[in-house]
Amino acid sequence: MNKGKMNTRKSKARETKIKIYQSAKQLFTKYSFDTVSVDSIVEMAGVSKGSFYVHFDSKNSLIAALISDFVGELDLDYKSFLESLPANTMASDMLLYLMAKISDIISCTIGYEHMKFIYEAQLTRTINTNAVMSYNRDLYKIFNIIISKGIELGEFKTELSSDIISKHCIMAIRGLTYEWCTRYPDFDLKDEAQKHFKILLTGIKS
Amino acid sequence: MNKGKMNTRKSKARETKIKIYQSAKQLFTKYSFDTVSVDSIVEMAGVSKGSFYVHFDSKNSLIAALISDFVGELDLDYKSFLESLPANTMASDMLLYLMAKISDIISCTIGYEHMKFIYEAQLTRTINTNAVMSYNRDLYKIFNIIISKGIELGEFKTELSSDIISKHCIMAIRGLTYEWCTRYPDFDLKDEAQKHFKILLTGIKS
DNA sequence: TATAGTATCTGACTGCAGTCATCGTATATT
DNA sequence: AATATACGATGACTGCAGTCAGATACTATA
Repeated sequence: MNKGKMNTRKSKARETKIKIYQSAKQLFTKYSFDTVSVDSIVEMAGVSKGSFYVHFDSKNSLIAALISDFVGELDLDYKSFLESLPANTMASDMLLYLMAKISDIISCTIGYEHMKFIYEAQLTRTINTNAVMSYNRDLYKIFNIIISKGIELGEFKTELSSDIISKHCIMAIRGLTYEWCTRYPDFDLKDEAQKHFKILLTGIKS
Repeated sequence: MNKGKMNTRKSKARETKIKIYQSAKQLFTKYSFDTVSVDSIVEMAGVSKGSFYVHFDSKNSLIAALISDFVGELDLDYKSFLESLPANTMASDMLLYLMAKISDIISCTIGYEHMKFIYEAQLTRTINTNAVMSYNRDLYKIFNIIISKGIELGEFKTELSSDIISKHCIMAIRGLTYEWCTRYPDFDLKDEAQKHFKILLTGIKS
């Protein structure tokens, strides 16, 4: 039974994990993901390489944790963003404003290298990007709310459910973001996203 | 001046390159990209590891060459495909048929693993995917032709140029394909592509 | 308190991509 | 034909991610 305290041991383990995490954070702030080796991280943290793999599944897993926390630190209060808009704002305009905000966050706050890493990571599936995905799920919910309202008020057609439309919108964001990552810096995410969503929106308006 | 013949040497070098290429092709047919090592390729080819890097920039570069050739082998005669359609087919229907064909080629002929590799490769930029991109450029031209016709005949609105619309269509394909790669096998590319393009098309119809 | 159990830590080790100094020889130059 | 050049081949070597058998010491149980 391990319902006991395990205090000394657990807190030491926690310390070790934090030491690794913080060292990695410092190094990644200064150098790119590729140039920082696990060896350099554990050296800086003053622990063994084995310890690293006790606390993290892989180097990528640690990076994913860093990015997740970084994204989590952004207080993306979408609801308050939407509430800040006039109540009579049309749903299609709301989507365009939201898209503009998302574009800004992706290109300015999250940044090119992190975004590229997340997109790569999702293809290789070697790591768990759930936290970032739950961030996307929030986005998904927000889309759903706006689109539902748009359908209710007769602004959007009723053929497709708000669920399905949201899915298509998020898929479009992925296409835009992917394109941005591959064409960076010769691709204005915000501008292209606005253009693209205007076409999409025309497609779902009644 | 090296305008001379260089026969013996050049043909031997060519032979070496082909030996490496063919060995790799055989191994990749049987095993995944990750599990086949450069060492195993050169062992099978009966050459040294150094030779590998005389003829190919990297393992990924060789894979890219294989994929390019593979894609090139497909005689994607889009023009004949389009010509096989009744002359009075509407542009929007043409786009849907074309999209169906592209979906089939991606999911059946090219396949999940290759497609994922190409998408990854474009993000990491360590290799030259131009050949595959020129394949996309063909696609782009075809889209342009159909959309121009649609605009000319008054089926599509004239606000946006066929050029820009083509770009958005191809970006949508990227989003769909990316989604397919990350959700495989729980995502029906053909089906989702049809749905998505129906929305997009409504957005550009006059 | 003595003993068993186990969470954490360790670092030498493996496997793999990619490098480089060096070699041999076909080709170019004299 | 003699010499110089450079192309192509070589394999030991480097650097890095990830592994594993064994050591250490904290905690639970008798």
